[in-house]
Amino acid sequence: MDVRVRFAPSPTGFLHIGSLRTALYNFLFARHHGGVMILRVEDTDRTRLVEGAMDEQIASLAWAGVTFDEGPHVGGAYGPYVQSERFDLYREHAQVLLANGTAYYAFDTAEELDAMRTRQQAAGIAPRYDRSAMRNQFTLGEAETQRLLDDGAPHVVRLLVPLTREVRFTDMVRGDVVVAGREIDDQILLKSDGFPTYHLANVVDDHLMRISHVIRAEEWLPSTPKHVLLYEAFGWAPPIFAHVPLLLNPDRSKMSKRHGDVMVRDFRARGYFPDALVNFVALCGWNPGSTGEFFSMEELIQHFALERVQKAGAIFDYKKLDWMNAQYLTSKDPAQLADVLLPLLQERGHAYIERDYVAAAIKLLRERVTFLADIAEFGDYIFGDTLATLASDVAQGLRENSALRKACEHIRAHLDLSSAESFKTCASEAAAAGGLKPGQFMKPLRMVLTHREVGADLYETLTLIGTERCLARLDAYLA
RNA sequence: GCACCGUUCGUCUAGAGGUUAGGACACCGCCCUUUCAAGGCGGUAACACGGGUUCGAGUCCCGUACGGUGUACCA
Repeated sequence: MDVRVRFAPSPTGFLHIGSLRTALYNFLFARHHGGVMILRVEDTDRTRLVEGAMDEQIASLAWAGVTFDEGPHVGGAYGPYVQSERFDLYREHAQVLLANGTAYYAFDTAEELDAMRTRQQAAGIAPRYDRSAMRNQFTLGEAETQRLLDDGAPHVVRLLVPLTREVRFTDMVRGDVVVAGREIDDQILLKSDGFPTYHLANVVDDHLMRISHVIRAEEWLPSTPKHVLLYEAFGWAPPIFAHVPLLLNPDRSKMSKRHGDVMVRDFRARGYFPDALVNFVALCGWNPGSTGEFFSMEELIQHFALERVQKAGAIFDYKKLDWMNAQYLTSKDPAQLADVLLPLLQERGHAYIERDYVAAAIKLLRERVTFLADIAEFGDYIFGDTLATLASDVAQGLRENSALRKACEHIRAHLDLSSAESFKTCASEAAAAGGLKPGQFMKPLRMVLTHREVGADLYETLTLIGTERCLARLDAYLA
């Protein structure tokens, strides 16, 4: 079978991290099987459109490495790939169902439907369209229906759900699913504005675009029986379904803001590497069956299988994501990281930002931070000579520490960075000159030279900064 | 309420009838060490519950509980 999958977002906002994962699974599945990845824009709700949303989503996807073979931005043989441009198609297909008796006209107003639902809830029954009591083709009769249609009365087209049978389908993640027909609502297919609902457009397009596998989030599972019915009504073979589990908040509800960032652009802005994010998110709900934790996109493609997708939702663990990002940070090429960090250092007005120098600094500091950009702040004493401002009591303590001053005077005169050994020796001698043990001297010395309590190995740090700048800082302290 | 789906350490998960229930994050301890990390080593910690089936059940079946999703002229 030719594998053709699609990611079908609505352009109503930024790309959600959960959507990224759904898109990613589609992408991995397509690539694994040498299939085709399609982007289809589901913009049938005219009231929720957001300007620029689709471009943002495509950009976020591209940033993460998820690309498409067909779509509005790349073309393809099954277009157009924007549903609002396929308007006539849905009308025609609705007509087919109307003609073969699997759909019908209904004329109820929003108020009437509200009243119906209120009544049903009061009576303790499930809110569903009451075909025999509302204003539709069946209750009104053929002549009246035709008259209303001719008059241009507002109407919708509904799916005629068979009440007495079961609808069943096999889901690649969940197995066999069976739902009784009487539990399924007579879904609106065509809205009164002439636009299709998701259900109609989705089924028509999936068929016309020859989609082989529908891989989407679990929230769609309850409406899948309607879709199966629709395929039957058209006389089409349904695609294979795979409903992937949701990404969850710590309280196990569907992942949302309130608990943290959820938009891909947020993660990007915070400094996560796209490959780290993809690696992490791929492993939220899927695993390759081995104990490895790190997978490049190529490796994910190689190992991905729907059969190994989890059934239960996964709580999004920001801490583990941070860990993963830090792991990627320590494994990437310092020179390339330098290219990324450089503009940031420039923005901060730093003076010592020669590429090799920055790369060396990254190598020195990256094991101590989560994000590349952290290094700009964490290592400011390397990139510039303006040291962080110390709290006044700390500064005073340093200044008035006579033992430290003596030790610093000594090391000012004898600083030797020619080797780790020589530095150790001169530091020990300096400590002794101030009446300090070496261990008591190193930390204050670091404070004097970097204005920070923590950092990389002091000898390596000072070597990078260079003797000259170190001496200048000692002078500044001693002045 | 009803329908559907789900339930292994706090979290992500391995496990396809016989395992000392494994790994990763987090947490704790030790080592390393001039700090903080990183790294190494070790530790705490789980099969929701109840019935079956079976010589044997985390694994199969049923029920219960709990949770999630859906229940729109939104997707």
